[in-house]
Amino acid sequence: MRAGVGKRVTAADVARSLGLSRATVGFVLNGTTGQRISEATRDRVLAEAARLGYRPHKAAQALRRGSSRLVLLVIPDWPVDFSVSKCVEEASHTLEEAGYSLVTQTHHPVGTARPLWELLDPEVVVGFAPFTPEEVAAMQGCGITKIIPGPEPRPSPPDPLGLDDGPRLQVEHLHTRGHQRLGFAATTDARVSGLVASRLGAAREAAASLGLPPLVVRPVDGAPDAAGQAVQDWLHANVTGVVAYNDDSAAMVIGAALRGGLGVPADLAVIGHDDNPYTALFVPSISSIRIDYAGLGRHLAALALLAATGRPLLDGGVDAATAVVARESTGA
Amino acid sequence: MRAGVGKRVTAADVARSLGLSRATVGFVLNGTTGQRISEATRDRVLAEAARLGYRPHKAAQALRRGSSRLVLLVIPDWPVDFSVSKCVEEASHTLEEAGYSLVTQTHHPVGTARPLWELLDPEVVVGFAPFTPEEVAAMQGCGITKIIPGPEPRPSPPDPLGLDDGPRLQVEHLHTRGHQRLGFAATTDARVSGLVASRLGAAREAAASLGLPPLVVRPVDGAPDAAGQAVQDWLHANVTGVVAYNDDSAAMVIGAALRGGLGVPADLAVIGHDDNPYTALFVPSISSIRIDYAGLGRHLAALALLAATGRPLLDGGVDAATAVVARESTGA
DNA sequence: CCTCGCCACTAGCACGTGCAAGCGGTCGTG
DNA sequence: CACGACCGCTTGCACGTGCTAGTGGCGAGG
Repeated sequence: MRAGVGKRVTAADVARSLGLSRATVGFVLNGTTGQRISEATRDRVLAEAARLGYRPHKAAQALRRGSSRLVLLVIPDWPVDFSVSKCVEEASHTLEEAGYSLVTQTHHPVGTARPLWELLDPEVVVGFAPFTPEEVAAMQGCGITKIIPGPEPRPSPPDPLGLDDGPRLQVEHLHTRGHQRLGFAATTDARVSGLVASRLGAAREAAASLGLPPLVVRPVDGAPDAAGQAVQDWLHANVTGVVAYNDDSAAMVIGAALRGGLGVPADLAVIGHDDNPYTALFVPSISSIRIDYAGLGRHLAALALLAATGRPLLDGGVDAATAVVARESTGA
Repeated sequence: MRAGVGKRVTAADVARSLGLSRATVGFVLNGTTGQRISEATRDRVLAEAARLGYRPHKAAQALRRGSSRLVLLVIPDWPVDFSVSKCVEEASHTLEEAGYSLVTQTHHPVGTARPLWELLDPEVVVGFAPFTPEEVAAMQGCGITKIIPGPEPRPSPPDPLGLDDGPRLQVEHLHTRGHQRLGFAATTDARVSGLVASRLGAAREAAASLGLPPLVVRPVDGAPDAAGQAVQDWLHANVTGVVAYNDDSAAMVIGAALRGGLGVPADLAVIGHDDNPYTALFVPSISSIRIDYAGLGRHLAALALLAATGRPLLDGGVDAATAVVARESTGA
């Protein structure tokens, strides 16, 4: 027996329907500690609330308690949403268990739309990539103090998201397949320059620790036939295996190699990163790095909750399931 | 001179600081009609509000006026976010000019996270794809009545988003290139079955109106080597051109053809849909359909505003810029 | 001089919720 | 039987805003 359409069921409705006070209903529904409510009353309240289809009015809750219990996740304008969505789903679920909710916003640096943090006033803003000083200032101007990653140049725990494992696995995979001289296919896309640098750094470290010669780094986009030039350079440097920044870069390398009459992986082995779904569709299919996005989501949620409540949450960690997906482009 | 961090500046603060009543401040800041406020007072209020850094408390506004001025855009779990983001940006901008804000949610049918419409109570929920009856019921249970597309089987204006143009252009493109017997590459993904049916229907209409024989429809995923089988079937049916549901389907067809020793486009021409960025990376590169996502965004925003306010908004339309992007897979 | 209307503004309610404080009844204890 | 402890519940305030009804002052008209 739901109330008429358009009329919201309030806690007062539940109370009135039971002949109780609104406070009692509130105590039951919030499980307020320090209040004594008999089991019988509790059950009656819960049953009646369910029967009437009561839903707390979030705006009123936010107003009263002064906090929206909202976490805003700002996703950069990367073309990797296929994986991010899994991450978001998991983070959302984790936050929900703690009474928080996740709202995502894909952020356009050039965008004109007003950022969501101005109107949702979330308790925490989490970004996949660090925010610019201007953005941080804008958030602080809205009263938002909990920002992840923090404004410091380098996050306190280096690589808190455990994303440095991928490049290491790329290098080790090619090394295991017998490749000694490796190239790195970079993108010139300014939006992800930080991420490129991070992955390149990790790849360099991995190569060094395996005793391999320095990586031959080449951009594969930006200029016309940049990928073709990169492939030429790698051939001259006797490079036989290429670590690509991501799957798009890998695809560009493979495309240039094929168009140049080379065999992949026979003449040049290539491994991408992110395990974008289309990697399996290519000819040859593209080896890549699968990331534990679910774990990453849980990790982000834990970070956000820590910031919001001050209480740490047990966090399963993220980097356990980062793994190589071997396909044809490296000889699978 | 901003108030101390953590303390919100309210309209009452502005009023107190000027020795005015809170109502006066409210009238000025809302531009309430039917109230007489002297120019001098108005200026003083605006200046003081700016000086103190006043930001209206959205939760309080939503509580008081009973409407969140929020539009929730539910994006299905499609891997097309590259284009959706442009659409969202544009819709967001259009809505903003009308005082509304856009929040997006990528929706997972199997997801366990509670949908955002339960906690943001948006005025309008807009979906790229029609909602299931269960979803519609869930929304109505939360008091949300304005849902786009509506629950009726077929939206009142057929194809309100103007998305039927793409398949027509695909068919016409192949026809122009001399192909008579066409195939249609479908996906078995249940999440997009409605969209597949819609695109297939449009393609069939286009083929019929050109006097072409019926489309040979085959799924290209779901079963192992479904794409390979589809290619075989098309060959036997003398099909030389394939209209793919989207770029992924196109890639699967091309992959299967290449692995079967066929030439693309020499033996089989293929055109995708959505102009996914990776279509340019394939070998051969994949012809596709570019959609005017910016226009689509404006159109969606206009629909949402119409539902929210009842007043129609002038709408530039969407289908003008849907266009073929000719690449190698159809002989460019 | 009184009244009426207008101007510019104020008092105050309502939205739905969370929670501190209080209050009547019952039970155990001296 | 008196008294305090405690249980179970209610009264009532506060959050910040939008807006209706009203209010005092003042000039104009009769």
